Amino acid sequence: MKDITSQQNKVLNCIQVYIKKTGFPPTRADICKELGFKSPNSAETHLRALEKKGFISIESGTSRGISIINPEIESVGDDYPIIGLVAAGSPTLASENVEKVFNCPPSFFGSDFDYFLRVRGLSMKDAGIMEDDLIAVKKTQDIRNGDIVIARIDDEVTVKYFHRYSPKIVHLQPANEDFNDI
Amino acid sequence: MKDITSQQNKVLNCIQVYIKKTGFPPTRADICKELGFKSPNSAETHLRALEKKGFISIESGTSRGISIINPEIESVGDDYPIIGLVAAGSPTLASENVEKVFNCPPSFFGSDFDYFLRVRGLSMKDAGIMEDDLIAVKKTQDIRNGDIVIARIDDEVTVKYFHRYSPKIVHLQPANEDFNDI
DNA sequence: CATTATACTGTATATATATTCAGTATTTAT
DNA sequence: ATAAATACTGAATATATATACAGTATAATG
Repeated sequence: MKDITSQQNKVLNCIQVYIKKTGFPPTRADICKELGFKSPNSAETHLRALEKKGFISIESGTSRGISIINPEIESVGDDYPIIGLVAAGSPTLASENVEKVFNCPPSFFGSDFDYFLRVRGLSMKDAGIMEDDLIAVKKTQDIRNGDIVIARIDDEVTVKYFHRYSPKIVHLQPANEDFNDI
Repeated sequence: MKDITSQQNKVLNCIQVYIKKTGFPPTRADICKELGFKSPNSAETHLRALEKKGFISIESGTSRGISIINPEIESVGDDYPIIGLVAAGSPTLASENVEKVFNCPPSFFGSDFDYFLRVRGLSMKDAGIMEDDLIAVKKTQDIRNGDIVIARIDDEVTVKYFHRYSPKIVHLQPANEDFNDI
């Protein structure tokens, strides 16, 4: 993918915003109106440049025949499954538990993660995790004191602060004053 | 939502498939070609019926001005523009300020929102909002005390807690002990 | 230094497209 | 029984739109 100039990037953004707002691509005149150009040929030449560089495709002889070639969906984002908190057993990536899959840039949450988990209950209320929130979960063996973990106790899956006091004694603390420690 | 007839459903599907394939909605003639109609008015009347029943909206006088109203989108999310904090003036959806557009399910943040804003500075550090974070912003007139708001003071745009003590006195409090209230 | 790419204004035009009007026929409500 | 909605064909037309042509100017490139 070749370099994009500042102006061409504005045009590309303009097209995407226009599609989001209206549901269909803009005309040359629409782009001019949005970006303050006074000649439709200004938009035309930018569109040609964007097509040449592979950012859009233009259907010749077709009104509003602009389509975005590499939407963020393919280029930046990955697919992450959303998993409901199951009553029994640990949450797995098995398809049965997947609510749906959605696309999100990996960088969006700072660090990488494996899947999303939907929260039931309010035990982590004071940490800003509410009912029906989605939390980004990373599978790891590397647990540190103070981390927030997904814990399975018998058949119940919960979200708790993690504190290990000795190799065999683990303290799970909910972030809600109404709940007791375990 | 009223009932849809078999033929109207075919037209609706045709539109969705066409958009998925090409990136833009079909013309009346395109629909005729797809479904074997011989008069553009066949498509026209179906479109009017679909509009009347609330399945689509039609932009008058606009080529390909069809948009699906309640998209049963298998496509995962909507596109949201990311807007950089501009030095002067309020952040707007004007294309000049859009960094890029990315795709995210509307339900992901619990409530709906309009766009993302990139954070500069650390004034909201203690609320978990850090430099370069993206925050989901909703444009509204309905502001309550304790809400986090985007405030424009002279030419500076900042993120603060909002507290209104009297109709003319507003208290803007940063969530970082190192900063002073305004 | 010539060439190419970028970034525009301004005008013109062929055609792509929405949209109206005139019909025909069948089915569904009131 | 009469109106209204559905489901089309076929033709006509105003205009929305892409696109070519003629310029101007600046920056980058080789």
